[in-house]
Amino acid sequence: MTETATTGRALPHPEREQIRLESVLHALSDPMRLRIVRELAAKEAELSCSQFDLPVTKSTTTHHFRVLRESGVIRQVYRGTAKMNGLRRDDLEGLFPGLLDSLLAAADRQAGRLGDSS
Amino acid sequence: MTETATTGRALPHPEREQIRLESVLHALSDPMRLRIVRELAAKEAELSCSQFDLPVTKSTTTHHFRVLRESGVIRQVYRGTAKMNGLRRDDLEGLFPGLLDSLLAAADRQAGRLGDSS
DNA sequence: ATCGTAGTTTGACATCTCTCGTAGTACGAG
DNA sequence: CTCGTACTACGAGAGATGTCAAACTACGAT
Repeated sequence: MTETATTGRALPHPEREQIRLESVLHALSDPMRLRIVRELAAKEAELSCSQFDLPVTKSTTTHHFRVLRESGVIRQVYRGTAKMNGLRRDDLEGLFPGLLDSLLAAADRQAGRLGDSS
Repeated sequence: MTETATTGRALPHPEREQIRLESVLHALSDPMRLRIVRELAAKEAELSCSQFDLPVTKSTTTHHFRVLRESGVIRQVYRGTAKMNGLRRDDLEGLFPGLLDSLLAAADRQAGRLGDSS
């Protein structure tokens, strides 16, 4: 087939109402995860885990993506052998209007201030 | 005297430029600390540590206030035997415009949604 | 000088977190 | 069916975190 279908069993995600602010903040308080989220927001598209070039091993990468998923920040779905990741913009906006944008803006600002790469 | 002067040696605070978003988010990702910050924001004034009625011991309280101070979220100053705490609104606003308000609004919203006390 | 209040310090403990390496599973391509 | 790729699972280790209790310090009031 030319169309890549969604395969594999579904991954556990918290419902919108179950997302807790503390968990979201905790998820974003790790530099690696904040970086992932910023990249995801910048590309404005679903990305597979392997498209991120993180300075950690694959198992650590898996760990970080799971934390992001379980906290409700991203949604993950298998597509073939790849696992696609997307920001849960709508859910977060519904729960905490303006928060995600403020956070991303803050991260951008800090990256600029510190001459951070990306 | 009737005026209560600032006493004791100064406590170490990060400069505005040294405040890191990750540290702020980490500081706020703890329920007890988020609660402290919300109370501080609500009262819109400096409060002594003892005015908070937290369900933890005094040493734990000390610990949480220190995390908040060292991350740059609050400013602490001794006044007599009391230690006054104030949100670093200006510094945070200068670094990350709109972020603190978004966070506080998000916390309020969640508290309302969950029928949280306070 | 004494006392009480406010907060700190230290040490301990259970738990969590980030990281890794190795071995394993799931899927598409051939 | 076999192979390679993408990701997971399972330990394991070093370090951070939240919590407490007990002993301590600093200050104001009397």
